[in-house]
Amino acid sequence: MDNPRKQPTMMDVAQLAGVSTMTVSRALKPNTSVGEKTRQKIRDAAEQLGYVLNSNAANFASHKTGFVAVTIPSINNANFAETLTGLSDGLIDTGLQILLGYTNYSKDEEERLIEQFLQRRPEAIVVTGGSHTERCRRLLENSGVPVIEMWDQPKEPIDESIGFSNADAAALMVDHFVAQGHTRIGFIGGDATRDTRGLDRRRGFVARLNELGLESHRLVSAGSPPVTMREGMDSLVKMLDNWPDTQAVMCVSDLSAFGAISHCIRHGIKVPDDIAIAGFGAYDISEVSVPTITTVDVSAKAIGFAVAQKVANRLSGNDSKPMKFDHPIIIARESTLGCAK
Amino acid sequence: MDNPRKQPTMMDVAQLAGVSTMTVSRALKPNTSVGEKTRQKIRDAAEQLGYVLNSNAANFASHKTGFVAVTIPSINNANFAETLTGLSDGLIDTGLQILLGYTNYSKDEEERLIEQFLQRRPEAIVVTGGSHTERCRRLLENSGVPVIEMWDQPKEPIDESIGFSNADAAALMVDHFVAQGHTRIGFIGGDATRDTRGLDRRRGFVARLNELGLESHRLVSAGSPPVTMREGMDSLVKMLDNWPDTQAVMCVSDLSAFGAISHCIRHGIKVPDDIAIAGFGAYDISEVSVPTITTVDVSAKAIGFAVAQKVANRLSGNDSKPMKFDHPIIIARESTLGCAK
DNA sequence: CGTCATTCTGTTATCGATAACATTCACCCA
DNA sequence: TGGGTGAATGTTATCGATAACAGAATGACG
Repeated sequence: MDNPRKQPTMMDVAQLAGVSTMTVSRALKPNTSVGEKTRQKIRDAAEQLGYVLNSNAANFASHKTGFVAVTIPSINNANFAETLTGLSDGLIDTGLQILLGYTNYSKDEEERLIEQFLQRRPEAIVVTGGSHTERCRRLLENSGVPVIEMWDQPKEPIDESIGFSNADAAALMVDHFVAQGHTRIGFIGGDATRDTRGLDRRRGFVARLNELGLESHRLVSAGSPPVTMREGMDSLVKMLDNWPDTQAVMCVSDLSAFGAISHCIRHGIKVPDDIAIAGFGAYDISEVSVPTITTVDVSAKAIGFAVAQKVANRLSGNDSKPMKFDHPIIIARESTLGCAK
Repeated sequence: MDNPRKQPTMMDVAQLAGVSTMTVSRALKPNTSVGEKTRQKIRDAAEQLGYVLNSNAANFASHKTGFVAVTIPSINNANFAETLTGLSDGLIDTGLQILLGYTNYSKDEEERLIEQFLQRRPEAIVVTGGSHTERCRRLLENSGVPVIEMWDQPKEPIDESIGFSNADAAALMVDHFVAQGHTRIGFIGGDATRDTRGLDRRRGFVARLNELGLESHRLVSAGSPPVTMREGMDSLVKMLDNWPDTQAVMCVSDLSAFGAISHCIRHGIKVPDDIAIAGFGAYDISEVSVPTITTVDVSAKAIGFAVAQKVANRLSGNDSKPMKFDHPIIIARESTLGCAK
């Protein structure tokens, strides 16, 4: 009789339950004034018909989509994955749904994604980093919804930012090396123009060395982001080829640090006795490998969680309490401390 | 005059350009018959007003959402992240948008996510694994859209599946160990009821040992998924405590294998001379660490890409060509081959 | 028993686009 | 020159829910 493939609508439920669609609409939401008997009757009718709310229609009618658009450089990066997990966990009982896109470290791709996402009318937008194409920035500014830039501290945020200074974090590591007595210190990675966070780290590294009156030319490129373990390996070879007397090396991430250390182990170079090596990001690997790896903990998951709270607060109107999360800290481990067995 | 915060609609564009909304609608899509002059006029008007298409309204009117719902156990797992990358890449010029949810290895959470996603009226649904709650299975069956179960080969797929047999893959590794002359072989992980793929691997492992007439009791639990490097470490300790004469160990993933190997290195146990250790999943780490780690390559990214193609084909109607991708293969490396320096 | 406050339910208009069909227009060829 | 053809554009109805307001039912209380 009826088209069997057609899904039931609220009207069908209303008819079966003998009420109006408006009552059905209310009955299926919490915190609405519907008689308990009526509500149960409607629930039963919905169950019987296999009714599933059509969010699209609901969004359209109410002008609320429940979407939060999120862009990250890469899914396949433990740091961003952790942030995303924190974000996701923080949003879980807000009913908000993440629209995820990854930019592959490209600003053009970011622009494309944002443009696409805006059509879905998200209620908030979260982007990674504070550097965007001009057009992308304009789109975000005109979006009319909260925009959060995370993993960075842009000088002129579009709206709000939740992150840390990558440059300052790198400077911390320089200080750590210097405290260990090193003066000839190199940096691996962070050269690609696409990886703005890597660039910031490198910039902070160089700046701090200069401040301390140390030479800052030991910089090795590691290819385009994301920098892999293997590239870390290759980069260390270049570092030692060019500057064999290098005492310490900071890598743009723990992954490249692990690659660099693996090269050393394989070729009988002792870490940290012959050369100290540190990473960035506090990946799992850095606390398990032999030697364990000195790194910078940036609280990736906490960033995501803070962003989620911020978004929730902004949308609910009570955006009073300022978001707080820990600043990056050095986790000193065997790879720079000279107690490796 | 007009509410300044209100975004322009197609009607506004139509009025400015002096055409009907229908013409605007067509002009903003490719492959539609609109005069070139008109199209340009409309483009200009849209640009001038800062018009952004309202996908919600469009979806609602056309009954097409462009959503593909995807659930994975964890974002923070390189294998699934790769699959997601492949999936995402494969969908990039289909205009389809992924709705991502992670189940945290819980079937109940999966059910909750699916229920939520169905309200968005996705055009296809992709889930990880072939094991679901009864209700979840029913929801998927009644969804009326293509359902793809990936990373597994369920005996009775809901609709279609794209994956491999985790049990068979584990059996391959047993054969590899046996070929190396080992007979006392253990397995770490895969015991948690939530990790169905881990369970399958363990099951396949035990089955193959039994087939070969070897003992199959060396099984160590590694806690709930995801199994971390540290848990791999702890599990190896238990393994050697219980069965000190174990010659070879298969771990449920490369991460736990790396943890186990790290424990060995730290305590002077030679890998593979004293004990051979293998992982699963062909993570980056397995080809960089010292020793490099024997593993099973399951083509995680290719799975995602194949799923994307399958989805695209199903939706476009020409679902002729069967999807193919490589079966899991053993990548034999130093950790089991006895050539580690 | 009547009045008022409160809770519950219904009515009507509407969100912004697209589908389906109708129409106009330009151009070609017999 | 008339009819045919196909491209370009317009008209009308509609998707499925919710907002806003209106009305009915219920119960408390003097």
